[in-house]
Amino acid sequence: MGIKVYNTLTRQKEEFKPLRDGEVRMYVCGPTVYDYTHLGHARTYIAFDVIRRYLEHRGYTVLMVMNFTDIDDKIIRRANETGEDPKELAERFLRYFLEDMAALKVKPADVYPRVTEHIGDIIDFVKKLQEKGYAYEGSDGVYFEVRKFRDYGKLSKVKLEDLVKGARVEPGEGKKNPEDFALWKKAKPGEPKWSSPWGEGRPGWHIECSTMSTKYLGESFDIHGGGSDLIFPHHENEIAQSEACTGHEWVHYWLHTGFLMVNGEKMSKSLGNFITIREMLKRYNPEVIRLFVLQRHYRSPLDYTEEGIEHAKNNLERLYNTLENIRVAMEKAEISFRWGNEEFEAYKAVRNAREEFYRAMDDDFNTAEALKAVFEVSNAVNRYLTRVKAPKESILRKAWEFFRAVSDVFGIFEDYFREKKAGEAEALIKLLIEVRAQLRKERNFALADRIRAELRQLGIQLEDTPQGTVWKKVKV
RNA sequence: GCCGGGAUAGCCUAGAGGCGAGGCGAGGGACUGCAGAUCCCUUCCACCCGGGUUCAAAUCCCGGUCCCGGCUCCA
Repeated sequence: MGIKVYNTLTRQKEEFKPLRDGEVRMYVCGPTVYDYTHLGHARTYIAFDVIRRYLEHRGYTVLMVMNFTDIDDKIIRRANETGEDPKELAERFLRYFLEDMAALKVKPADVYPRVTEHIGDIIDFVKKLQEKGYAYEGSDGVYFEVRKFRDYGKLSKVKLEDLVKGARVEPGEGKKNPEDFALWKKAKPGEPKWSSPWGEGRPGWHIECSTMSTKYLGESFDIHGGGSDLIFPHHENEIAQSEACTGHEWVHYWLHTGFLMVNGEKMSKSLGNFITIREMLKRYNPEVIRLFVLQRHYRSPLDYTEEGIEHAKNNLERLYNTLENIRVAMEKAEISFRWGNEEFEAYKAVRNAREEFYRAMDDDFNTAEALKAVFEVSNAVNRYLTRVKAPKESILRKAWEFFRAVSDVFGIFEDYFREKKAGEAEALIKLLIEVRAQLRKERNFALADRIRAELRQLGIQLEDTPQGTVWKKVKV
């Protein structure tokens, strides 16, 4: 059984088969860099990060491209408001975006093409469309003639007639038909501009993605993703441009993420109800945010609530506790010479849950379902540890390796697995634990508690167990 | 109007014809000098309503109700 993905184009789950064996080429629409990145962006980019990580985990080489729209009406407008140069403004927010993504442990794309560095490629693309008769020059720009592209509407299922009737499309001065969209906008006074066969101007919004994805991924590739709000018109227009240009299928699988909602409304810049990633990161560990996102399937809308975040935080804490329990137990675990019932039971539980995890992820990246399996392993191993005086190394290792896989795919616990226990500090902590043990024996609890409290301040938590005192780093 | 997604125990989320779903929260217990962690038990076996199909429906079909999103810049 392979991976199945839900394809917006066909509105069903399909067997995932990349065009080239072993390689997945994917493109995810990046942001227009004119403001801070908010939680809605985080939702989408974390979702695609996990999809990408999972494909890599399953052995595919993934080539991932994400664009930056760094010139656009909104950037210009914003720059006029702040008095900043549009280029500098875009530059600034682009950098913030990269910082935010890094903080959220989203793996960087392989290429981040920017519009302003691909103007020549875009012009060539528009020229080609013009030569093929799909584009025409109007008074204020070059337009794509939508009704010439027969498959228009195949992704979003909008019909041309409805579009025109609904009058949702603006009839521009230079347009032949109201549904046509701009490929190239001729410059108005004071706007940033580049020279072209149609005079000075700048690219329209949709053309950049067609141009840059094709440049880096080829005329056909596997996955194109983005938020659901991009399905129409952005992605529909991209298809029109790209397929009109090449005459064959462009993208095989279209993946779209559900919105982040806040009080029943979409979180967006235009509604002004957004929470920036920076604000969130001041209050929560990035892994809490990741887990919050992963608790829900990527296609479903996700409600932002304080309780939801707290929930994620508790869950994450629990998983870290389990990891610590395993790690501590492994230090004195025994090699197995024989298994008892407890071992068979624990082994089976871990094995089943592991299967469950992969089954869930194979099924259109169902992270919410996969998370159940993670808790099942957590429960199984904790139960095993309480039932057995001398845990077997082989059992603990199975659980440990499972959590490493989870870490790899979900992008959590990564630092935990990377960090060695604190070197020379470890010896000092052990010394303090011994001193405290002596104090406790003498029933000097005041001083014993003070040692515990002070270590806690330093991020070291002591826990007294029947097997003695153990220490862990405070994680969440 | 057109397209799409929903309604699952106190809460959050999966599932998709038949095995008491996972987590959170709450209460109780074990272990503890206390704290923490963990385990065990309980939270009266949950699926919007009305029909139908079926030996069997939360799941399929028909008809409702309510909620939400897109159709305009948006991740």
